[in-house]
Amino acid sequence: MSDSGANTPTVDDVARLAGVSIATVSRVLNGSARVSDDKLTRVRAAVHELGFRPNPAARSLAGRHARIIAVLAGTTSRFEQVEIIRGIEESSRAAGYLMSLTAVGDADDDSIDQALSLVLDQAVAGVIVLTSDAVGVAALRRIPEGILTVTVSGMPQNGVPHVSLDEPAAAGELVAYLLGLGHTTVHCVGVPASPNEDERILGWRRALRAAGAATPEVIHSSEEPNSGCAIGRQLARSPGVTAVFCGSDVLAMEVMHGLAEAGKSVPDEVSVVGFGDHPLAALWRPALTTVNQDFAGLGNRAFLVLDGLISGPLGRTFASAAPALVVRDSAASPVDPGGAALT
Amino acid sequence: MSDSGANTPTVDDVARLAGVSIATVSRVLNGSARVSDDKLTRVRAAVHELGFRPNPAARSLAGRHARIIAVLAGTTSRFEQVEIIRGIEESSRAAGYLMSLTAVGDADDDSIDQALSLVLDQAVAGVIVLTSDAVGVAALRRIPEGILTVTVSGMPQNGVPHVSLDEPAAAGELVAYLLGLGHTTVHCVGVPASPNEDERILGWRRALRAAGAATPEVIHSSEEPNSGCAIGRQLARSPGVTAVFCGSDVLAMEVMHGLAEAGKSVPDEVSVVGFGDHPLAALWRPALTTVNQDFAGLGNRAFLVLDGLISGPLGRTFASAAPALVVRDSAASPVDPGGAALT
DNA sequence: TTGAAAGCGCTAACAC
DNA sequence: GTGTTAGCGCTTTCAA
Repeated sequence: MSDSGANTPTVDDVARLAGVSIATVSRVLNGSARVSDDKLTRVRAAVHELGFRPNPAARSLAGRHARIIAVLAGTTSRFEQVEIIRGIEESSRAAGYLMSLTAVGDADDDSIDQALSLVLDQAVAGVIVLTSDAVGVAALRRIPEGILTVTVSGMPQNGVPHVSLDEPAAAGELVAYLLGLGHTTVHCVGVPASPNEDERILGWRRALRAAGAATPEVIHSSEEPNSGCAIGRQLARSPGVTAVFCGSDVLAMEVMHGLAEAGKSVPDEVSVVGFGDHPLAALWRPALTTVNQDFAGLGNRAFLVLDGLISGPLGRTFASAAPALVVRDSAASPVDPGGAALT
Repeated sequence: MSDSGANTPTVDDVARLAGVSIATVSRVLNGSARVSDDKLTRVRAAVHELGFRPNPAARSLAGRHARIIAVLAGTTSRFEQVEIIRGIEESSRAAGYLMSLTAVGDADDDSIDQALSLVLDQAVAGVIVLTSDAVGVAALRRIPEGILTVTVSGMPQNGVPHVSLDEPAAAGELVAYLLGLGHTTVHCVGVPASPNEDERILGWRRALRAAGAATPEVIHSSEEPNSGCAIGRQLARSPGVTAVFCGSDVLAMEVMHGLAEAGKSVPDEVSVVGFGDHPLAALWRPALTTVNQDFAGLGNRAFLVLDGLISGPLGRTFASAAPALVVRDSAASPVDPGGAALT
């Protein structure tokens, strides 16, 4: 029964050592009310001497809300997701929240519920779901009512606060650039992500329509590691393909690899552009023309929106950085029928 | 005072609805003792009907240990770290632990303490520190006594349980391969990571010594995004450089880029090998010869060791997968002085 | 097998 | 300003 000192100290120990009541200790801990300088110092000294740390469970039981936010994602290791998560972590750390990260293995209910129960069993202040892939979207649907939630990336899901980059605009810029180079149309290779059309494809389609250009069938890559390579080889065989817009930089690299395997040269015979400005895009040969997206900034905003929800119902929205076209070497003017490049 | 139903249900609500005591509810919740089939069913029904979830704070206050493990890291977005973290998350999820992730901004005490207090304020069961960079190592030093800790990657730190891959062996294989190709020595470009020598450099040095080859001065890359490019250009100017071992695949790509800028061709004039088998290594031109490392598996083991620490003092160790050399196209036999390749 | 009751360590009224 | 006290929602003896 006697707190002889072996175990972790409690407020009682601190109070006793400082010669004050536990309420006073609590007050200095939270700065919630005026405390005389004298006792303030004594409490602080006692806290320090004991190496006291308030028990978080007791704290949140007594009313303070949890300082953990959870992020849920299907994939956590692709460039985009990594950056978004990094952004979330950065902002939540700055705001004094611990970020938890849980991957959802599969889109089936069991995997989702298992991942979800981990989160729900931990008194989190709110959750951010990465809805850039089907698994994330599926997970979102099983989050019970009453859990503060925001989604990030991908399409907005009915009613849930959502933050995203202007991907249609970014994709549109790329397509417009390609069209401006003289290509009559632009083919599209999409990331597997979306069950329905994703925003990048949307932007590609809109830009093509706006220019009155034909909209070829979208080719979808699969989850397989290098599925873009086969697509590249296939594209090499299709006549009339002079420009290809890919749903991500890595996908563009795979497509270029496949094109090269089939003997097509980029950008001389086929122009290829990516999406996202991957760190290796500039080192790629030929250096990849793409559009820069501030994924980490997107993560920052996702947290900020959630934090707004936690603090109160002030639904702030945040402006996103405009997409920046990064022109490098993987796109050029098409070769004219006669054989010579236009430029 | 009356729990009319608006708020989240408690054990009391469940007990009342099921017509049993709260103790019985707790028993079925934890399966801690025999409960008659009749009451068991009624309680389960009540739990289900109310959508009851035990309050985690109350639970851990009442004695159950936290089900959160924290991971602390300097960098969280490089391939290696991303994979290690993915591995940790995977294993901890399987074991019913939520994983929190916090990046440590800088190596200064303030950044570290800020990151640490986030973790320490949350009743975590244990922490895993990624000591592959200087920031991680610095953070480790400030973790207070009594916090279950394991380090992963990088050099073992005095007394702290540590798991890592056999990086010296992996580096050695690469060097031996290069030497076997006919190179008289192998130059080395190290990742900035370590204040002191890292294990990859160690393996490189040992292998060279074992073969009786000269050990050139190690060139260190910096934290700057493409610092390896400049090193590549520099290497191109240095006569006698025929083979280069790089501390990571991305670094190897940068070095190759610099070499190419300076007009050197890989592997004809200079052989370059990386470390880690990055997903893009196979797509790179020329495809990168490297050594595969199971970083995600390393993360799995890190969690398992921590879990062992949590469950009891049974200091299990886990065997690591043997490094696998991945021979691709970026290394070849050196050109002999006369100008013709040996092979 | 079951219920009553005593806390877990803290915060927040409420008195003084 | 400061102390006393009543919980927060659970788990767990201890009796019955």
